[in-house]
Amino acid sequence: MTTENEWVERFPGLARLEPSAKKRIMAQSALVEVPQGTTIFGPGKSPENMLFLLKGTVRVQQVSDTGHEIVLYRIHAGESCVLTTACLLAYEDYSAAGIAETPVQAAAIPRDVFDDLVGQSKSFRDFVFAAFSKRITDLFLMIDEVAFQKLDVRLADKLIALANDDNVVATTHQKLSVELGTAREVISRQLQEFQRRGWVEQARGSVTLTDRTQLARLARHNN
Amino acid sequence: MTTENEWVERFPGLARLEPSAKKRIMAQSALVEVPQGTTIFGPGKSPENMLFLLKGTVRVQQVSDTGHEIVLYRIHAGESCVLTTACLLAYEDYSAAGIAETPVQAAAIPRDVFDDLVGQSKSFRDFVFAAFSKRITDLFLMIDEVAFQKLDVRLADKLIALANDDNVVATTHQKLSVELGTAREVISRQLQEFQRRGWVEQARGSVTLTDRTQLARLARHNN
DNA sequence: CACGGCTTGGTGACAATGTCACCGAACATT
DNA sequence: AATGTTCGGTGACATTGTCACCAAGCCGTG
Repeated sequence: MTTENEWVERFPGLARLEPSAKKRIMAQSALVEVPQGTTIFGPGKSPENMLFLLKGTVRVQQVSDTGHEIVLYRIHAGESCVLTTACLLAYEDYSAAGIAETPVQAAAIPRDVFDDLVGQSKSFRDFVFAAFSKRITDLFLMIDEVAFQKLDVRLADKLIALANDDNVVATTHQKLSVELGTAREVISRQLQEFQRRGWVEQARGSVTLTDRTQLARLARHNN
Repeated sequence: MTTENEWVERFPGLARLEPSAKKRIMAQSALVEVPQGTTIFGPGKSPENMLFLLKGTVRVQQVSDTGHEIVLYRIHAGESCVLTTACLLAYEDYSAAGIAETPVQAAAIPRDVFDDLVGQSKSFRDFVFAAFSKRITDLFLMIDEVAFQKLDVRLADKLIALANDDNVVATTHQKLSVELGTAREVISRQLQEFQRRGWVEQARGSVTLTDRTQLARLARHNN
């Protein structure tokens, strides 16, 4: 049935692929559904297949040997786990893990098919290199933020990024602290300050942005 | 003259390349010498060629929009600038720069030759992906350190990494602070503490490690 | 050599963030 | 209702970052 296999057409980075490559991908990939919360890859769990996300998001985070955690990035629909997978295959002793943050629908292609495609299709190559490049520049940016950005700015930024359409962020202080790689107490204090300024309201397990404009202004660190 | 062109044979990641790919590389690459201090790539300076380092090191660092600087990594002989180059080509507005830290000797291959090689040679592909993977896992590690590691540990680590065979680190406090993405004053204080403990001695523009063992013990954060 | 400018490093006060120990309120389960 | 767990609050303190300033060494020039 073509309806199920046409995912390549709807995949932003791959729609422009050569017909032969498309045919190859569709023939050799399998659609998989992954329940929310599943660890897709991680220490001692290197997957055989490389995933192309059709729906949902995968959170990639890391546990330091000091016991601290930090969220590195997310993989969204239209992106692929390829690079992360490849990295963790190459350097086994790594403590980064990919977790399905929502129910995930993905196309899985085997490692050797992936390699063939890279060899045969210029478009596929471009897609893969673009993904690598984006990842690396994003990591540069993240290092910059972790090292130099004030916490209030980073928190404001993250709140805006995580808020849904109703301006609600449904998460705990603990989880926010992992997003930023800081301590729960620090988040609590900062949110209190935001609340004092009338920018947010708090409830157990959720933060409501009441003045998104001010938060955005801080996040852009104008002021 | 073969002597000049045989660099591929001595290049760790490429020595096992298919003969045809080797021939291609040698035919289409040019040896270049870059004087120390040259900015090889950076904001507003994307190079046409991709470099394979034969001698010397390239330091990749970043200037934050807050004016802070941090060293991201170094590219040593036997490695290639490919990925960094690729990244900065793709996302132009980036503030990372590659600087020849020593006089550098490198082989330059044009972008399209690089792309062809990736397509045609499995070995070359493996080399490129391995480089990407290493870089990304290293960046993960760096994020972890910047976010969670104490400064004394990081400084001890860096001192050991930068010391020459005579246990001398020829650099200023200012430069050390850029290595770690911190402030000069912080480095000064920490070095004073190391000196008080008898682990280092200081002179203007240089630090001598007098007890490498203790420094290493701290760096491995046993204690 | 004397002068002045630049680089390097030192210092103290203070702000921001991280760490630790502990507490109480809200929630879930039974 | 009793209990255990999760979530968030609090104060004391340690570490790191920021700022303003100073002093000593270095390097040119006249």
